[in-house]
Amino acid sequence: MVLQTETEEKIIASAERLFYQKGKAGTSMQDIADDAGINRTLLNYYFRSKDQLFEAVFRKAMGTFVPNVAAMMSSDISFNDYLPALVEKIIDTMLEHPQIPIFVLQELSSNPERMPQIIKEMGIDPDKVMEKMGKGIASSKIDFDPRQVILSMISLCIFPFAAKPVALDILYGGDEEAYISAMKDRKVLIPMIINQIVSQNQSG
Amino acid sequence: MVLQTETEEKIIASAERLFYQKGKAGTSMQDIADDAGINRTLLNYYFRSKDQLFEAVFRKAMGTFVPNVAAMMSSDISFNDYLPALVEKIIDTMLEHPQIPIFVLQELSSNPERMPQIIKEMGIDPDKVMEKMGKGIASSKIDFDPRQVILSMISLCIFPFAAKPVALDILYGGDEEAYISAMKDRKVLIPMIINQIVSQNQSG
DNA sequence: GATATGTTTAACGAACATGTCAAACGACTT
DNA sequence: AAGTCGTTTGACATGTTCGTTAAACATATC
Repeated sequence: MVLQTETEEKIIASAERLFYQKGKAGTSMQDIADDAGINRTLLNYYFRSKDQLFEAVFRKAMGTFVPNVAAMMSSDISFNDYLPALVEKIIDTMLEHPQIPIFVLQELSSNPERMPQIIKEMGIDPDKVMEKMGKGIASSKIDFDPRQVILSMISLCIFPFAAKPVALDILYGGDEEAYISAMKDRKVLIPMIINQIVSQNQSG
Repeated sequence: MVLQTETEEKIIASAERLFYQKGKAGTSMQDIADDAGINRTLLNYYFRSKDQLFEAVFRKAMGTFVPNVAAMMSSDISFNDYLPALVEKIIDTMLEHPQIPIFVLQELSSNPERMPQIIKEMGIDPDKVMEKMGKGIASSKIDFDPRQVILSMISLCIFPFAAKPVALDILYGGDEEAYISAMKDRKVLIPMIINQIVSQNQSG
């Protein structure tokens, strides 16, 4: 896995592009081969089957998210202090791979039974996540269920990318630059919003 | 379109379920026919082609969203006052059709070029949306780009449903009831958050 | 009871998709 | 020059999918 042949890289690159855009069933092995400019049989040579090729792409996509969450988990910094850095990291990831959210969510929506194993493999311990969140947020003397705060933060970070075509057209008149710029603005906007929630009962 | 034969209804119902879950390419006409308990040829008899059947389902899915937005637009109530009702409406819609967001976003992500025409057909005038939003929010003496507020509200309402499998497993340990209950809680939570943003500069 | 209309069915044909295999190729070793 | 190894290719077998067509069926009308 560490050392990849040039052909293998081309395959992965093309498979990503096409799977991201058209989905697993919507993409044929021939499509990928054509996009990569190689013979279709090579896909089977390097990845055995379409399922395994898809799996490789899916895992790589998941892998772009996990480091962010993992970093948050392993950090000893309180949630509040860590928040801005986390948001920035997530949004930067999204700016680089805007198509990943839908791709991953679509796959998980089709096969929700995969979740438990994925959680396990990714080394995420739900209990620890909750513990961490509970501690970080409890220190802010807040009523809100920490899960709602987490969910809201993630929603604010990711959804605008998942809904890019809609947002771009309706809110930004198709001006891609304006859209991107707005997404970057959210790096500071979202922590403000979340802080506002968390500190609500303090100032009130 | 007003009057539908029983068979036609069965087809649409099955097509919705399967398209929502497995996507267009991932669902075969045979799958739909089997699910509906009818002969496959009937799908062609009533909808001519897979494309047209999918189109019918997609439009119906889009149609569940638009009334919410349209209502907001046509209403003369200010954005702030209308907010709670709108959020409740959106979340109720999501609770009823939790799979629609991914379905629609996946399709629009695959074919973003559809957006302009969809906007047109749905009778949404981006300029008027902005005007309305600008007015409603401007009255709150706020610095934020109204588009950021809109986008944030929608994100908070919809994303938790798009990410249901993930949220359900990681945050709610697979307890569906707890998840649903949390979603309902957001009906009051989200307006609080948005109000907090909008009124931030007033109280500050 | 024959006929017409709309619905349902089985069978067919063409196109496409996936995986395998044996042969060709290229580079490097002996 | 022969041989070996990994890579690449074309051809094949199998299965699936989609749309059409012609026939069967039902039901209502004359």
